[in-house]
Amino acid sequence: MENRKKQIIDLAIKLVQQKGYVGFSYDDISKQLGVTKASIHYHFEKKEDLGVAITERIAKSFLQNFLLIKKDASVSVEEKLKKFIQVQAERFACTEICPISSLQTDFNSLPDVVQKKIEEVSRLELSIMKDLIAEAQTKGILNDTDDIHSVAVTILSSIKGALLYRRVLGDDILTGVISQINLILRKS
Amino acid sequence: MENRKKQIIDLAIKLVQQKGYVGFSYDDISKQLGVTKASIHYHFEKKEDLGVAITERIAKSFLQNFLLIKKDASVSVEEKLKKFIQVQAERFACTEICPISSLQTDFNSLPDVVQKKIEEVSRLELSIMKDLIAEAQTKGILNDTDDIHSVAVTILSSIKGALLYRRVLGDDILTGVISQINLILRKS
DNA sequence: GTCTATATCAAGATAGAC
DNA sequence: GTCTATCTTGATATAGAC
Repeated sequence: MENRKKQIIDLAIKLVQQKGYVGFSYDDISKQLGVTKASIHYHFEKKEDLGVAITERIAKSFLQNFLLIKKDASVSVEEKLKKFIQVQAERFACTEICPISSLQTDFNSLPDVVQKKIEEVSRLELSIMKDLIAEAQTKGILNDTDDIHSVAVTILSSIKGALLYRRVLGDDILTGVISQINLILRKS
Repeated sequence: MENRKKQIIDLAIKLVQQKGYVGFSYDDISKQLGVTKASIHYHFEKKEDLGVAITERIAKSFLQNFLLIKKDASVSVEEKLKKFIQVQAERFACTEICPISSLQTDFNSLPDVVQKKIEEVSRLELSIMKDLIAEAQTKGILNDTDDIHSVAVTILSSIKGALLYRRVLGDDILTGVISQINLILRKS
């Protein structure tokens, strides 16, 4: 069944967030799903294939998330931006980091195809953040001195970095970053 | 010779930056140093021991770096802060990330002793950043609405996150973050 | 589609010679 | 302090039965 395939991918993403691409194994997956390693290999012959599936799912759910917020006409553009940032920051459990960050860290150990996928997803993430900021920018939410690229990369980078620190030092880090981001967006 | 020991630690840190703690092996080290694996095991019986040595060296060089800047009476506190941030961001090659970030990502796979060390180093890093900002704060470099903790964690997180993106997308990311940090610090 | 069994390989680690 | 040799374990991967 194709449901098992989905189940494997979902679990694999969790494992990437917890242990990294290099750190997780087919054994981890098979044990948690109560099947054998060979069974996982049936669905994804090589780890590389699973790696590609992982990145594709990440991109897909990221994009869905964005479109959902983007199309919602009931909230202002400022609210959309803040909501998107909130969701990005809070969709993970306290000891989980962003799967994209995890794969960026393991970048040099990834198979070529997965490297290319990660590059794509990273670009996608950045362009989506820029799109939201550009829309809010027309409403004068930013300083004239701020430029869209700098603000976008800083918001993304600081959230991702904060998730790394949070894993080790606890929740204070992320809340500090969120409140600072809100300051950046508030003054105009 | 104790020089070999130092050589191993230095190389191990580079490898952590490039491939992560889980991803690098005694084989990598031995090959690059032109000795056997057994020889590396003589200096660091277990990988765990090397892990501890790595984190201790990271903390030491970080602290030295800080004290060097801190004690320098020839520059203003604002300049000290900016210089420290600059150094943090630019001490690595373009495809290398911060070794602390790398170890934070692999946190769940680290031996207990190394986990504790990483926690220490992370705290140290944060407290040093706060110290510098607090000193600059007295000079009115920050808004009243900014608080030291938020600014400190945002600066650190955004630099670390930017290094992850830079590895994949190139230098634009880091320069964008640096210029945005300077904006945060400039308005008062 | 899932299983058992097994091949292959790399990694961490140890024993003992030089 | 470095070597050769070897052990153990865990991981990716494949073959073939059910």
